[in-house]
Amino acid sequence: MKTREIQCCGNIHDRSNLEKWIDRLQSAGIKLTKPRRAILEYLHNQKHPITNREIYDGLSNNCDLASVYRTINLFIEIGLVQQFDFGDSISRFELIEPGEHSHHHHIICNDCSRVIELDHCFPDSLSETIAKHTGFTGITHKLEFFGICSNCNKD
Amino acid sequence: MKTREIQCCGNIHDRSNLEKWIDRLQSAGIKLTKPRRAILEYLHNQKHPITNREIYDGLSNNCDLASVYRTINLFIEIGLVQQFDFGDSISRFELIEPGEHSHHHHIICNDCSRVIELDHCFPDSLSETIAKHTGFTGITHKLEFFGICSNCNKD
DNA sequence: CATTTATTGCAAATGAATTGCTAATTCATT
DNA sequence: AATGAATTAGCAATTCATTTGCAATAAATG
Repeated sequence: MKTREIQCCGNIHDRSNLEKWIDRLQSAGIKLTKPRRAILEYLHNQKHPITNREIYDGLSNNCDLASVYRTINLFIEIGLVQQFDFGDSISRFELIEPGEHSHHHHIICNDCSRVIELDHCFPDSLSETIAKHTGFTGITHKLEFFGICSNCNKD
Repeated sequence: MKTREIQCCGNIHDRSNLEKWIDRLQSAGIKLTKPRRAILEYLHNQKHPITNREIYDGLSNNCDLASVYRTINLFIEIGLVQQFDFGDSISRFELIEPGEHSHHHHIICNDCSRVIELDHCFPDSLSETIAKHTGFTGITHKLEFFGICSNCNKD
């Protein structure tokens, strides 16, 4: 399984006011420590999901790798961060707005690992159909697309 | 991240003629060794994606764990097996028929890890739309659903 | 049945993620 | 601002899925 080096491209994120996320963190009753603030800020500057190691490297010396892992897990627990899986067995993370409207997926180039954020999703009716068929409730989904990007298609 | 113990339920697979898969394996120019045959047969008996360790345990003593991993990777390369990710960072595998009609997804209970095979998928037009928007070609996708199954909802 | 070539089993290595423990830090309260 | 209780960070060691090196073994071919 090859490791992806995720590259640039595409952006549907709201990069405004970091304070909003700090508020969310504190209103969850979480202490705002220096490492947590640094990680939150670093996440806030990203356009794509990033790995724990990328955060660690990006914050060189500001925070231990284990603390990055712990902090990200904490952020996930309180719903601040969402985890994505791009198929290379390394988890990637992204700040996530509360509510439905921030729900999105990605398409990843199988060749160069370029990532583009997508604003498409399939109709809710499908989840409802599945709910009826299976008796499951509270249905969520994980969906990512893969293919060859226009740049790699030139070769 | 908790480990899922996958349980029973649901089946959209064609369990007929193991020979067909042996033919596919051999026509790919692959030697039919004893471990490979055992793994193929074991996969053939499954109703759901299973882990390498489950294969290893299921074949107690017939095959080394490393050989299971190598064999599964080989089967994936020649398109005999498909890999699924149920969100617990352990890969699961399933024999996959050639062509489009075997394409399917799963819904996994967040509580008891019960798995149900789904025959629903979103319309192809969505992939086409994404292709137009992004310039990507050869688009595939990974999609799994999660929720609480009817049994766990009783509690 | 021997020879060549690929494959297995075993042990060790890898790499992402987690954890135990002590020192350091945060935050509320003087 | 200083104190103190409770939480958190850093470091090292561990876990667990997966991969790999290598010597021994098994498969296919003439």
